[in-house]
Amino acid sequence: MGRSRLAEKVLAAASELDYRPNLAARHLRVARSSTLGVVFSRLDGQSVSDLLHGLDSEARNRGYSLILADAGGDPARFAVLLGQLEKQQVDGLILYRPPASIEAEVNHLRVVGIPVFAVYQRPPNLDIPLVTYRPTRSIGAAVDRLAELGHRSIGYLGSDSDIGDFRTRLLTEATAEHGMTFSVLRVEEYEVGDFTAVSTALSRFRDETAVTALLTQHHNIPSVLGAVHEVGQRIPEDLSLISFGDGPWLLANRPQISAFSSRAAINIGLATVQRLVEVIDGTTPVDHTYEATEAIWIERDSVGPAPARGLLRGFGRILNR
Amino acid sequence: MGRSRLAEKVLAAASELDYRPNLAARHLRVARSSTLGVVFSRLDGQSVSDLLHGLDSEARNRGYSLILADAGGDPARFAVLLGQLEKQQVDGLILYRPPASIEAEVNHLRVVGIPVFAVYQRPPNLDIPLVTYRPTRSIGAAVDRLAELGHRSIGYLGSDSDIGDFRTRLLTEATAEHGMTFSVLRVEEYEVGDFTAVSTALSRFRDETAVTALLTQHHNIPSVLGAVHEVGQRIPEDLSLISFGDGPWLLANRPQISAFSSRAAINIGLATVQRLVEVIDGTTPVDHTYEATEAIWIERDSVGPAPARGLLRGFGRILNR
DNA sequence: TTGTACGCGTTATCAT
DNA sequence: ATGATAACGCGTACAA
Repeated sequence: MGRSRLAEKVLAAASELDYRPNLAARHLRVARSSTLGVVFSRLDGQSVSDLLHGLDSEARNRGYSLILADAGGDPARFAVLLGQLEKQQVDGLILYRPPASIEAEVNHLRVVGIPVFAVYQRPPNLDIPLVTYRPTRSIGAAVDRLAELGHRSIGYLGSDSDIGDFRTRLLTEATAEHGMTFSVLRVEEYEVGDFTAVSTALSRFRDETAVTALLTQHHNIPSVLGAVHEVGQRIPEDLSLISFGDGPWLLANRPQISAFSSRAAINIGLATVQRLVEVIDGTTPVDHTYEATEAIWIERDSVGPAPARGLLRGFGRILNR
Repeated sequence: MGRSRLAEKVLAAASELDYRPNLAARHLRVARSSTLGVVFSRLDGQSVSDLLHGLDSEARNRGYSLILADAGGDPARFAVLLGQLEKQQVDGLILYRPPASIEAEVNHLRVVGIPVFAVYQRPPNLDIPLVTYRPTRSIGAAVDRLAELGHRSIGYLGSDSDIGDFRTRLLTEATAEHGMTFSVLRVEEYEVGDFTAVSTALSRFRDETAVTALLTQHHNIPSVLGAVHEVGQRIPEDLSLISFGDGPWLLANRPQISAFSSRAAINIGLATVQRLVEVIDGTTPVDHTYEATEAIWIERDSVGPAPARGLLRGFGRILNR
């Protein structure tokens, strides 16, 4: 890239006077803020770190920066934050686990012309593009393996925003192929570190069907472990456990916890910013769903042969105290 | 706050035309961006989530928003990010675990007049305000307890940025009172999930002094657990373990891991933004260190009686492979 | 009290 | 190719 003679002089003068372009003036002139808002329903540990890493690095590469907003688990606040970010004239929005209740705000954003993307999950009522990974094969592999180990009934534990997404759909299909029972267990949003909500939820399995293998999001794993320990059961002898999303804690635990790798998280961050920026620049039409990457199924010690009886002993105690 | 008759009409008209103030124009005019940059040396799990939550909520309360930047573990990139954020005209900067190598950039920022705060830790060569918690009493309590349990030699495991801060100082003082040996063990920055760096570091204890209790930052805990498991040792029988910073994973682990509570993290986020904004507004002179809150020492099962011999068996094996 | 005009720093356009 | 000028929308200062 040969610089012209003139350009040389300009650059020299610029560094001489240490000229710094004024971003605010530029933004005013071009009517774009080069800023992406990213809104979290809750900042929860590992998955968030990985995702943010991917988002941030790709955004900076493309000359955008990230404005963070955290609803702290409160759906109402999520809506408020969307309003604030609109005022801040972000060029685009990325929503992490958005609650279904923000439909009105999302529609408003569509009217104003601010592109909105969801990552990982999208409530059924929100008609916005979603970037996520494609765990078809890995979920297939995991279910195959569970079948091979004699599991006949598996469960998925999740809160509102988790349920009804592709995971449950894929699990439904995969288990059907093996003639297995698949149950979805809804757990209320709970305070991080509070095991009782999850204990309560798990106890319900007793009334429904004797689940011998449980899948859940990474951030729920500590609570599940706590709940299982609390009633003196063991993994994988009493229950096989699999995490959506990987992280160092899964390896540190004994037994090590099986996972669908969330190295995906970084790629999802990357892909999200990439798509979003393309939409902002108007170079690409909007798609409804983007699949960033295939997840990897990692078998570890938390998956073992199905126990004779399901997850039933003990949890009643918790409920009755 | 009674609104004047005129104000009423203005507001009515405003909402009628759905007038939206243009932030860029305002920023240009007032020469402030109402934006705080927060730079992470690495986004690592739980501690980051808690901190960001505190930072974000307080920043929004005060009309600021957070621009995120992540160095992903690369000190050189940290410096670059500081440059970028300066160009983005952030009104202030918050640095999480800043590397010592950014001294030049920090000095430059001082010249340009952008206030810079560190949270949690501050390398000795960086003369910037620090907001952190005050673990004096809790560290005292922990060391008292370890002494009571017969521990004579305790260690602190940390990477560059951790060492030389208040933790090591306080530990030095507290252990001295009991006539205990205190060793600081430096571990290179390592990839998350890679246990070998920590294994290697731990093995050095063998040549130095037989440590029976180990303290380290929360994000190092998985690696320590992995390393200890790898050589077939057990906690707390072979080694007592204490985490700086709490989180759900510590409770999920068996044995549960003792910690200095990082509910502090949220408060630290709060206090940081508070102080920083005061400095930006010029209402307060800058202090060198702010103590946001006292940490709480939580004893759990990972702390037990000192074993007869220290941490020596097994780690040699790791080194020689 | 109400109105008017200017300047913030940049980019885009128009005339040279 | 180069130089001059207008406009982005807001806050403020000064005039009426």
